[in-house]
Amino acid sequence: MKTFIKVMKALSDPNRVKIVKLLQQKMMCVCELRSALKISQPSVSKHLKILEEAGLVDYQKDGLWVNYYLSDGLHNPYAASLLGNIKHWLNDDPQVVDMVKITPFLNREQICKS
Amino acid sequence: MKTFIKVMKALSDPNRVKIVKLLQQKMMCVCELRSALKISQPSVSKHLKILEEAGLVDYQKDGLWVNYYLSDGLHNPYAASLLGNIKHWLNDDPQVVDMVKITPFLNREQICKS
DNA sequence: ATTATATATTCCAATAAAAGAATATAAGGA
DNA sequence: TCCTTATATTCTTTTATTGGAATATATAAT
Repeated sequence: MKTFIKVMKALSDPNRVKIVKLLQQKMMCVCELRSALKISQPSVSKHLKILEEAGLVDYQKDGLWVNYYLSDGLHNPYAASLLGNIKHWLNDDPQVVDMVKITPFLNREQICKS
Repeated sequence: MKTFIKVMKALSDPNRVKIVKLLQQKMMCVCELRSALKISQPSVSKHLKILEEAGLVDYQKDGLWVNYYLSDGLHNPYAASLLGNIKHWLNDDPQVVDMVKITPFLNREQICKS
């Protein structure tokens, strides 16, 4: 039950759902996500931690950058299933559409200086 | 997005998930749910309202009783999908097992007097 | 009409969640 | 070693959520 609730809670916040939709496009670092979501860096970090503890995302360090990506869900069937569903869901949502539209033009080098 | 978040939030609370698991067994009134969950009647009513507004449950009045049952999900694909998943999930959860075990013996007439 | 009963709603207290500012940490380069 | 930069954590404030007690509503029976 606890594991299940953790996944559901993690996906109960619009910004976290947006992060999932963004990571469906490509692996991203914190500052790219910050730029796409237009919220503060600490807020992004905290959301990512919640997603990670729910088994929804994973990360790999690359120097100063930390690249986040969707989890393969091997260790959490609830997370795996939900990630599968969300892949098909919300693709017509206005906020998601706008975000995803600009994703290809996010330039990590430029964004992070600001 | 709003519709989706509503469903996820509704399923982010253990008592509400338990209600869903109970209603998988059979249609139940508020006092039966109260008895199975061991929480106050107002609390059950409030949880049911949240589930209903998320499109997860529906109800039918029968005199003084209000019978709640799982929604067919026709008007909310997120709700429909999640209900489908939850049917297979949590069946081994200790709390759920204990609850479901006593479900057949819930006697509406007796319970409601207390 | 009055009463009894099942459910819903309101109100309040306690707890949890979310946001940003400030600060700490970690890794790379000078 | 010192400085810079990306990310994480802490702190504080604001807002949501949850629970029960008290109250209101609705329906049935007398």
